[in-house]
Amino acid sequence: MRTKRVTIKDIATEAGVSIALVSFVMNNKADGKETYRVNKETAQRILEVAQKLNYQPNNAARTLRSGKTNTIGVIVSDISNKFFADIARCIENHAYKHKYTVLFGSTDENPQKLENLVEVFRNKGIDGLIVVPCEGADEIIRDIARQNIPLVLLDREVPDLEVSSVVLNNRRAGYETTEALIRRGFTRIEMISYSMGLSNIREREEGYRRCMQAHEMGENAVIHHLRHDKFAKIEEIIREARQRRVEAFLFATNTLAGQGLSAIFRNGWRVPQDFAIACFDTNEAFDIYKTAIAYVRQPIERFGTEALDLLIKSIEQRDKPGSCTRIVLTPEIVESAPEEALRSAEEAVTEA
Amino acid sequence: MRTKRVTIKDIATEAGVSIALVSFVMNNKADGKETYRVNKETAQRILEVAQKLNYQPNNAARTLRSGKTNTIGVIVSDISNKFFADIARCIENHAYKHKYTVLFGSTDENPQKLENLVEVFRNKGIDGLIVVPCEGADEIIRDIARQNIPLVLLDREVPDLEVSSVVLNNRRAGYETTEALIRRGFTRIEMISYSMGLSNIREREEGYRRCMQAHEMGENAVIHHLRHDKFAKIEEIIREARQRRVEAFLFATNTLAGQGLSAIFRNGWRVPQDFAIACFDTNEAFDIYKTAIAYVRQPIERFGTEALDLLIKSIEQRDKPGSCTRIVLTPEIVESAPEEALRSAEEAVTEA
DNA sequence: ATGAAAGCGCTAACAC
DNA sequence: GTGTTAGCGCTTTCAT
Repeated sequence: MRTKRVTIKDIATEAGVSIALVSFVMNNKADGKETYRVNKETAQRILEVAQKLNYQPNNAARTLRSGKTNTIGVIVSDISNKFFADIARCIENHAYKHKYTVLFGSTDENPQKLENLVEVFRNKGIDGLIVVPCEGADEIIRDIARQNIPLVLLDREVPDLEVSSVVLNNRRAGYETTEALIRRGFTRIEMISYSMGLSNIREREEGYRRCMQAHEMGENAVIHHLRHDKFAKIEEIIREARQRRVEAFLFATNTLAGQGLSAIFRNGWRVPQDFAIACFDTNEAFDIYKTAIAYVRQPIERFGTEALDLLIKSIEQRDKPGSCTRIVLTPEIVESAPEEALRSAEEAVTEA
Repeated sequence: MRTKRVTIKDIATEAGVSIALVSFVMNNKADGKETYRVNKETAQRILEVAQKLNYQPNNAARTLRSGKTNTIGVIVSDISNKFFADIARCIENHAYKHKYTVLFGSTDENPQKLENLVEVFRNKGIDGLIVVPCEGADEIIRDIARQNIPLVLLDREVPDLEVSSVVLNNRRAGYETTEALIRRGFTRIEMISYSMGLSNIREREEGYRRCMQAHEMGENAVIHHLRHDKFAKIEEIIREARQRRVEAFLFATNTLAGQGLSAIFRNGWRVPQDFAIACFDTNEAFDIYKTAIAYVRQPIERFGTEALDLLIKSIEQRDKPGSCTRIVLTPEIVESAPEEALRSAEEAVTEA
């Protein structure tokens, strides 16, 4: 037996006013403005009654009336990847404050799935989308923009498309992590990356390459390209690299780092004694930071908040000129102290 | 410039019928029934027009009218944990087929957050909830049940509460993984578990204990209890265990296994040469299976589908007697072949 | 077999 | 300052 939900009508009756007033007060309240055009006392009374009756606005009615669903869609590569999961949670929290509901979806780097998700979200009537484009989805993304659906790109970009985005300065991140390895005295540094044509990955590679060149080790620079559905090959790459006396690896993503470390350990090698590593992002299951010389800590929080803010702005001025903003976040490079990398085990015990 | 959305009215006009008829046809179509009480040809025509106009029903209107949101809430411990992420995706896919939208939330094992999520979801007007209870949330869960909100418990249960649930036979899983280690000749087997009072964890422990006793190694049985916010201690445990010549570990969860393996490797030990391990679930970042003697593969797919089916049933018969179903899934124990565990590295190369 | 019509709860334009 | 009212798109009962 479900207790009937409280409506503005109930409040109106109880407070002895019209439903319009109630509606008006409820909405102004939401804005936190103190400038009711309503009698202060009346407003106060309405608010009190609403509180007393535990009024919860009916979302469906609001949506039906206003045409705004207050729901946005977030499409990432893989919601179970720590990096995206963290961003997703951050967007969710931030959205909650702005009274938005968030729907999530993963593409698994498959443009077909992306297209399908966009379709599904559109049918659910989202007010806007935050999307991490995957390879081969450029046309689909362009289509969204063309349909004038508020859109913000995250983490990666689509060439020649005027749309808001939030990305990392990946070139710089690639450069500086490489440099950290060089500073620690390594010279035979190779990069393990994806064979996908994603903007962020390519920029990381370029950062690595430039840094190697800048330190006159350009001829040592090697980038191994893996297909993201063919991780097994990483083991082969590492064993082969070992024979060539490669000293350090820069991994282009957290997933690659996890796979790489796993392979290194399976072969009985130690980090950083046998291989030094640098990488991007965190990875909850594998505590890379105890072993990495340097890693890029991406400003997750800002990725989430900036993207959402841009999207909300874009939703609110749907018909306006449609300026688009590109936000480039600065990577934070976290380096382990020289001794620390070797001593991590001891420390862990001491502090426990 | 947003193109006006197509409504049943448009279809009615275009097809020369009333909106009531359109509505009727659209809904019967959804059921896949062929028994329209409508003239077959008329129905056909309406369907065609709807198709032609690319009609998409307005969810808000439907919800407002019917009181059903066709949205459910799923509350897990941590959506970025592989196990839960997989189940979540599975629920999502399955729900999509039934025209349900799914909202997700994570408790981080914090009952306060759980309570808050329930409140948020309730206000959004979900039709029902699938919940992974966390420690200390028993009363909150009971409250949901008391309010007659359709509810299904997942992975863990609440004592003395009559509510539907889908869980693993954890005792059996604990027993059989332990037995796999014993079969492989290990005798000094210890378990690393959480200090939380969760039904599933406790049953896994009991399975381990019983198995050890059944093989007359009850006095060897040791269960280390970790607080889930104090992982650093796992390193100490493992080092200390090493001194006591412990040969194998059974990890109670995938997170523990990840942390444990990470610690083992950091200390330069190898698996399974120095420590053999058995564990629960998968963990995408760290490919445990190449190293584990045995692991429990939980039937993710069934967790998701069974839970959703139970929930939908419960939603549809909200006022009915309210029978509750308890589904206990059988664990699948995956064992590596004896040689395989040692040879994994070689194999990976061969197949690459 | 088909249509008319009454709302679901809310917002916003307009009236007083 | 406050009230009236017309729908938003859909489902569903009751006529016809």
